[in-house]
Parts: sequence; C-alpha cells; structure tokens
Amino acid sequence: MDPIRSKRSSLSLELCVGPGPVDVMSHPLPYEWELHSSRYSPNSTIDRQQANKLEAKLTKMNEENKMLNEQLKLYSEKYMALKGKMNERTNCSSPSEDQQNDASPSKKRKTEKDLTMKFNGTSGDKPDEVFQNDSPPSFKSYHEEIKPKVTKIVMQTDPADLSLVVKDGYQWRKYGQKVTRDNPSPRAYFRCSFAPSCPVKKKVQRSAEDKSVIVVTYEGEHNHGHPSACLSENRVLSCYTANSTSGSTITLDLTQHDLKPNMERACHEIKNQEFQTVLVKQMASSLTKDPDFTAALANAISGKIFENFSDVSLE
DNA sequence: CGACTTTGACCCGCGC
DNA sequence: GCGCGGGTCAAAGTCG
Repeated sequence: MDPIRSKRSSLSLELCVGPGPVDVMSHPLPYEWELHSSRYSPNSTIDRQQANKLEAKLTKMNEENKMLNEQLKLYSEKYMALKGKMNERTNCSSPSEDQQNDASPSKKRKTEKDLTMKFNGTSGDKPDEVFQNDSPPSFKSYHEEIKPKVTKIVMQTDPADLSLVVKDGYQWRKYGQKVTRDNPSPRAYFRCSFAPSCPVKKKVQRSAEDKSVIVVTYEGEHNHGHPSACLSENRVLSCYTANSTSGSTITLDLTQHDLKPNMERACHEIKNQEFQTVLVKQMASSLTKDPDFTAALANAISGKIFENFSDVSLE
C-alpha cells in the first residue's frame, strides 16, 4: 500500500491549483459534509418532524450542490474551450496553420511576420475581427500582452545522473538539444505531448556552476488537466510548481533516483501545520487572483441566490 | 508499428 | 551584410 496515499493528512491537498480544468465532482462542497455529520435523536415526534425537515432541507441542499457542481463544471469547460482557442490563435508554429499559409518547407518559421502583416492588414486578407474597430496593435504589443507564463524551477539531482529527464507528471516530447555558449552542458528542449494543441514548452539544462543542479524553465500554460491528477505524488509536485509562478524560483531536491522518498518527505512537510497554513493561504490567493475563476464562481453563486430568492417569494 | 529520441541543418533575431 | 547564438525542424534511428 502506498504510504503517501494511505496516510492522507486531515487537510485535503487534492485541490488542483494551476492550469487545467477543476474536477468539481471530486471536490464536494461543504453541504455534503454537513449531511454526514448532522446528528439527531428520533425519539419524540417533534424530533422526528424536525429531523424530517432537516433531511428535506439537506436533500434540497444536496440537489443545489449538484447543480452548482454542474454549473462550475460547465464554466470550467467553457473556460478551457476559450483558453484552447486563444492558444490556437497565439500558437503560430502549429503545423496546420503552417500548411495553410505556406506549403514550402524552405519558408518555415515566417509565421510571426505573417501575423504582423495580418495585424497591419497588409496581407491582402481581412484583418482579424478583434482588431477591426480600433487601429490594430503592433505584433510586439500584442505579443507582450499574451506573453507566455515563464516558470523557472531549480532542482537538486544526482550529479552522476547525466539524463535531462525531469519527472513532473506531464508527458513531454524532446524536440531538440543544443550546447549553449555560456554553459558546457547541453540544453534540452521539450514540448508537452499530452495534448496536441498544448503550447507549453520546457527547457532543461544543468547549471554551469553546479552540475548537480538542474534548471527547468517552463513556458506557457497547459490547456489541459494534469495527466496523472489522481496520483498524489504528482499533486504534491503541482502544489510546489503552482507557487512558482510570477517569476519566483522553486528548489526541489531530487538527489535520489526514485521520487517516492522525496515525495514522502514532502508529504511529511505538508503535515506540518505551519506549512499547511501557508500552503492553503497561497492556494486560496492564487485562486482568488484568477479573475476567470472568481467571475465563474460569483456567477454560479449569484445565480443560485436569485433562484433561492424566487423560491422564497413563491412560498 | 507507433511513439519517442537524436542530431545535423536550417531559420531568425541581434549586434557589429 | 555578415557572423554568432538560440531555437526549431525533420529525417533517421531506437525502443517497447
């Protein structure tokens, strides 16, 4: 039996922070907890009536809970669909687009120029609908606005292990390796291969100063959930990486070949109450900072409030 | 046989 | 314009 899975702390850390759809069905709202913890003694008829009322109320709440879950799921799906479209637009190097624009292999990687021409309306085609009203922004300013999120992670590994493979739970496809000028160690380039349209790239290179240190640079955000989201090990990892946005650097000690002992240690740290508090605060802040999440939540809640108001007024 | 890795060639931006 | 360096492509090789 996996010690990590069997020894779950009282604090649920299965909250999927970071990019990807939130599996709302697997994270029940507090209503269900109240149902399980409510106690009553059905001795007297009054108690029984009260109990029946309470049960009816709780059943209603459960139904509402289910509806809210469904609404949240719907919003998550819509959000992911929009995000996917956005990524498709920004991902200039997608093969289908290249094929459409230019079939000649010698003219590859001219998509940025093509895009600039499109924005300026010089390609002969109609400029993108979005920019029709106002003067079209330059490609540079457009690119700055949608600059992919860059996350840098520093990991401690075994210096004897020369592989540049980093197990972060996602599926990566290596598409290149290069020796850079400032570092004798080669830099490996990876693309997320879990979803064909996923724009996330990863660069892995050993530190020039310390060969035991691996620097992983993630570019962009996954437009899909974590492929192994059910594995607690990877959830712990995603908790770590979720805190690494906004330019800060995270250090992971992966000195041992097997991840499990490190993850066990990480889980032990998580059990530490101070760590839990900080983690929960960071998770909450990262969620509340996401305008899409708050908007979707506010929408769902306000919708239910209005429904309840109309229910009450009808009674 | 499909998915993945390797690796040389190519493209492109930038500084001179 | 030229050279350099980082990033990407794609054919060939490898692996399960």
